[in-house]
Amino acid sequence: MTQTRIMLVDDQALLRTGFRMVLEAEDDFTVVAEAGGGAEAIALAASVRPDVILMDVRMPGIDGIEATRQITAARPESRIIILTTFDLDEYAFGGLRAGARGFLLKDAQPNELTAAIRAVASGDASVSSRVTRRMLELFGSKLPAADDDDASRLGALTEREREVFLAIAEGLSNPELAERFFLSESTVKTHVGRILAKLGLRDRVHVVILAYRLGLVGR
Amino acid sequence: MTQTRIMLVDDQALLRTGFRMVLEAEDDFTVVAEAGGGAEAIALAASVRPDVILMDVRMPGIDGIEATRQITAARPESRIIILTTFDLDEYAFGGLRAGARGFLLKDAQPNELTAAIRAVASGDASVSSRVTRRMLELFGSKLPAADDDDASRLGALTEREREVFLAIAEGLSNPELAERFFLSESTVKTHVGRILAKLGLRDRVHVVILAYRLGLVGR
DNA sequence: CCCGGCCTGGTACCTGGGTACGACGCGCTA
DNA sequence: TAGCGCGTCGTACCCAGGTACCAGGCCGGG
Repeated sequence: MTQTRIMLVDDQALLRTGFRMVLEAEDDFTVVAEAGGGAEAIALAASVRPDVILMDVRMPGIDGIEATRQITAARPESRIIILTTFDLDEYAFGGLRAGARGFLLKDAQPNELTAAIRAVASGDASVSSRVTRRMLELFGSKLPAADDDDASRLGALTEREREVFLAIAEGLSNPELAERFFLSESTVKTHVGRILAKLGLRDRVHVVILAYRLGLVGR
Repeated sequence: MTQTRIMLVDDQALLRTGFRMVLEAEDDFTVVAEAGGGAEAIALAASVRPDVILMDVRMPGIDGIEATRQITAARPESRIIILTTFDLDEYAFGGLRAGARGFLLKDAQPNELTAAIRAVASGDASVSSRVTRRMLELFGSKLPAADDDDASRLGALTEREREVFLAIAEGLSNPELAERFFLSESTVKTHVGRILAKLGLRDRVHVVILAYRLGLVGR
């Protein structure tokens, strides 16, 4: 059986090498390219023609969604798996709409990862079960009243970040956040930036949308 | 019976004169001051000491909420009625929290207006019935499934603005709005600005919140 | 004991978004 | 015919917000 040629796309080199190590441990996988940004990914996809692309959502410049759109348009043979830290965000769903075949969390177990890659490589689609569950909850007819440990779904966030997240969802500006939490605006910006990065969101507007969609605010 | 001394606060001079004409037609009302901004309002409230203040929410500089807060703090004898174009926004509720005694829509009938002023002048509170209804819907235990002409609640907005409003609530940026509606970014900005002004909202973040609160988006 | 995560803060920079104008064409109505 | 509302577009300005990068303090675990 021939090897599955994989490309990694993520702006964090560290994460790429982590994934590379996991993947290279499998003898039917070979990592043929790494890209640190969307533009690079598009170029490499065209030249090295990988079978499977693991695509981060959030990157400087061209983001993972747009890159997915362009790559699938130009070369549908490359199966793309969207990677995200969080299990639900607009970008990610946009990614599926953009032609991605899979959807995985970055904290997935190695066997989940390899299974997903083999699945999409063989033509199937693979979506993280947690995501599937979320999708059903969100787009199904009835969403069960959010249990109050629902905030724990924001597992990627630290305690402080969770607080800030919720406050952003209330519509507070950065100065207002600083006032509420007795922080400098610098610190607030640091928190906000980290929240956006971890959840793969573009700006505070999307934070609000996510919070409402998850039922974390507004009754 | 002595006259009720009224101050008008709104950045639109036209609207002020309109209200003034309505109010002066009542022989127990007299308009003793007009202010075009929050700072002016605070100063005038202290010097002319009106009985009732009709306060617009959205103004350049110090907004109506902050002005309300400061005036009620300094001089609780002045009863403040919040005026808004729309029947529900964060600022308005903030106004009630800030110490306002009434809440009225700018398109209220003259008799509603005069009744509200007499009510607050005599010590009662007066809240527009539409607002009351909204509050009950929003903060009551159960909100009736939004009837699909619910968007019509955005009566102040034109058709185009309504479309843009909903798209903003989806999280679209200005360039994205321009693309979706085949408009220039300039036009988009014009629409967005008008929407914010009409609804008395600060920025697009609050648009999203309002839309979700009203159940206009995201099921 | 040191290391790493977390929270905090700062500086510098740049872009998106919001504001304030003014302008033009269209269609409707007084 | 003269408005007026609406939608469109432009230019110019300013600031909030987001990004990048660095750094110190605290705490808990290896």
